[in-house]
Amino acid sequence: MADDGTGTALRRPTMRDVAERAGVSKSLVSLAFSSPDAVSPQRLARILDAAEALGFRPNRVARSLNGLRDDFVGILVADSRNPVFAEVVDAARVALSAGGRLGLMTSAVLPGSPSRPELDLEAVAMLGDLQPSGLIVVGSVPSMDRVVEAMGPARIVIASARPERLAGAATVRGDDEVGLRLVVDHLASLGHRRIGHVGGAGGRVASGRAAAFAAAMGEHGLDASRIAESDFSEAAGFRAAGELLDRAEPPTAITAVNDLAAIGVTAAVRQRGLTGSVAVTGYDNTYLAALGAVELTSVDPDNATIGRRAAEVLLSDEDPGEVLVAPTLRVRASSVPLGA
Amino acid sequence: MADDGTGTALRRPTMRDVAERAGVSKSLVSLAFSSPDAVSPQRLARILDAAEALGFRPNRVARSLNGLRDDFVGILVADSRNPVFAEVVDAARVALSAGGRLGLMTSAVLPGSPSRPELDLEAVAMLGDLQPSGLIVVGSVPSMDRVVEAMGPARIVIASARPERLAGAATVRGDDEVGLRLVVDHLASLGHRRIGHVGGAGGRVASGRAAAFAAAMGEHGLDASRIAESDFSEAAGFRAAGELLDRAEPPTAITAVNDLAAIGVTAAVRQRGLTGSVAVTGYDNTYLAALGAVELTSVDPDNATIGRRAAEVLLSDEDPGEVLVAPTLRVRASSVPLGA
DNA sequence: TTGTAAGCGTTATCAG
DNA sequence: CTGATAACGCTTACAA
Repeated sequence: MADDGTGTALRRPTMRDVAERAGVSKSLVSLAFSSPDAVSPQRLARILDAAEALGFRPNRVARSLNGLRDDFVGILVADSRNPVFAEVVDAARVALSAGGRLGLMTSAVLPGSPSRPELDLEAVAMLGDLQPSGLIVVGSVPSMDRVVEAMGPARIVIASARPERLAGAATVRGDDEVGLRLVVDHLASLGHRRIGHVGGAGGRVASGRAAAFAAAMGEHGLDASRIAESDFSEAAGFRAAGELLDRAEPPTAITAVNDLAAIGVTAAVRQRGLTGSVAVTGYDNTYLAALGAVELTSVDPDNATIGRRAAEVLLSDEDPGEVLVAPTLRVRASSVPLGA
Repeated sequence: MADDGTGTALRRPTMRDVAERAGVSKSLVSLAFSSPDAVSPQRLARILDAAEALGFRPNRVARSLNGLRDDFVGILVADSRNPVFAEVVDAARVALSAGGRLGLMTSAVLPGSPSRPELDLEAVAMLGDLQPSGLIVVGSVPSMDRVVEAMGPARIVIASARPERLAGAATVRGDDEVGLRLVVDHLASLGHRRIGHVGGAGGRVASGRAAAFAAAMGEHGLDASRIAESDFSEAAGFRAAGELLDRAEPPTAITAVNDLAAIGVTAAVRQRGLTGSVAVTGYDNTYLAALGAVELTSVDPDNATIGRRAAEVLLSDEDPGEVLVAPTLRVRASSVPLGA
C-alpha cells in the first residue's frame, strides 16, 4: 500500500513523501490539509492525488505536539460500566463528530482492589498530552483537581455530575429537582400521601435527589420524613425499603434514587406480599426499567440531550455555568394508584 | 506550580528545564526517566529533585512520536454500552497496569443514525498514531482490516469475539461450547428432554452459541430442532420463545443466547401462564440475571479472566492462537425441574 | 501562492 | 557515564 515506487515500501508515508511525489514542499502539503482553499487548485489536486496514491493520512500525534488541537476533544468517563454514562458519552461523540471534532474517550478510573476507585492518572495525563482543545468529563471523577491540572488550558465541561467547587468548568446535568417533582406529582395524583424515598447515600447525586424529594414533598404539604439510606445498588434498595415498610405508618409509595435500587424496593415489597398495593418508582429510565418483568415507572433524564449539550457547550465558546436538562416521566405499571 | 524561578511561570516544564535546573544535559534527564539505574545516584537524585520541584512529567505524546511505545497499549471496545465488554475492559486495564503498562481505552464505533454502527476511523487512527506496542480489541469491531492497518506493527489480541479471518491476531474468548454443554447437562439432569434455543442471529457469537447448543443436544441424543431465531434483545427473545411455545410439541426448557433475550423468553412464558413449568436459562451472567425479580440461571463466561488473559497474552510475546476460557454455570430459580 | 527554516518534547546515536 | 546532534512528523512564522 505505502509504496511510492522508490523502494520505501513499508514505512508509513509522511508529508515529505507526499511532497516529493507531488513535487512541492512539505509545508505546502501541510497547508493543503489544514486550509485547502489557501492553495492553488491544480497544486491542491496534485497533492491530494499523491496523498491518495500513497495512502497518506496526517499523523495526529505529531500534530498534537505543536499546540492546542482545535479539532480534537477528550472524553473522560468516570465509570465505564454505568449505562447512563455510556449513553451520555455516545451522544457527546456523535455531536462532536457532527461538529467536525474527534472525541477520544477513555476511562478516568482504574478499578482497583479497594472499592474506592482511583484516578488513572497516567491515562488522563496522556490524554492531556494530546493537547485537546476541550474535555468532557462524564460523571464524578475522583480527583478532579488532578484532571484539571493534567489538561492544561483545555476547556472543561462536566456532564451528568454536580459542579466541582474548583469551577471554571461548565456543567450539564439532568434537573433532578424537576425529576423528583414529576415523580411526587404523579404519585400524589394517584392518591398517595405517605410517600417514601430510598437513597441519599453514595455521592452528591444521591443526596441531591433526596433533597429534591423532600422539597417536592414540601410543595405538596406532605411529610418528607420517610427517607431511608440507600446507595445505588439493588441490595441497598431492598434493605432500605424494608426499613420503611416496617415502620408504624409505612409508605404507600416509594421513590428510589435509581432504577436498580427501585428493583430492590420492588423485591422488598413483594417479600411482604404488598405487590400491587405499594407504588414504586425509579430514576434514570435505564433499560432495566423497561424490562417486561420490571415495568418500572422511572424518570428519564434524557441522557442523549445531556451528552449533546455538553458537546455543544464545549464547541461554543461561552460558559453557561450550569445547564439543566429537563427530564420527563416514563409511567409504567409499577406506580399503582393508592388502594389498588 | 511550574515556576522555575526564572520567570517561565506558565509553560509546562520540559526536559530542558529540568536539565538546566539540575545542571545536566537533556539527554541525561531522558535517560534518568527511561533507565534510572543507568545514571549515577547523585545525578539521578538531583534530576529527580529538579523534576519534582518543577512538577515535570515526561510528555507521552512526544515520546510516541519516536517509535513503538513498549509501555503503552491501546484498548478498543466495540460497544461501550455492553456490560460484558465493560467487564473485560476493566480486567484488562488492571492487568496491564499491574504489568507496568498504560492502557488507553476508546470506543471503536461511532453510534450513527443507521443501526449499523460505523468504525470511528479517526479515533482508531489517533490511537494508532500513538504507536502502542499492542492493541486489545474487545468485541466484534466493524472493519477489522482498517483497524489492523491503522495500528501498524502493534500486536493485536482480540477478546470476547470470534477470531478474524485476517488472523495474525490471537483471540481470547469464552468457551461457548462448554457453556452450552453446561446448560444442556443441567437441564437434562432436571429431567428435560424437549429443550429449545432462542438465538442464532446477530453475529458470529450468536450463531456459534446456536451451533454449540445443537452439539450439546446431540451428545445427549436429544432433538435439536427447537431453535427459533433471535438476536440479543428482549423483544426478539420474547418473539422467538412465543414461536417455540406455540409449536405442537413445545419445549419444557428454553436456553437463550444471552440474559436479555432470556428475560424476553421469561415474559413469553409468563404470558402463557407457564411460569414455573418451563425452565429458562440465559448467558453471560450479567447483573440482570442476578436481579431478584429475574433470578435467571445463566452461564458465567468469567469476563474478568478473559480480560486478564488477553492482557497477559499481549504482554508475553507468544501467540497462543485461540485461548478458550472455561465458563461456569450459575444456577438460579429460573431453571425449574421438569414437571415442577 | 509557494518555499525555507525553526520549532514542539522526547528518544537514539555516537562521539567523548 | 555524559553531552552534542540528529531524528520523529507536523505546524507556523517568515521570506521569496
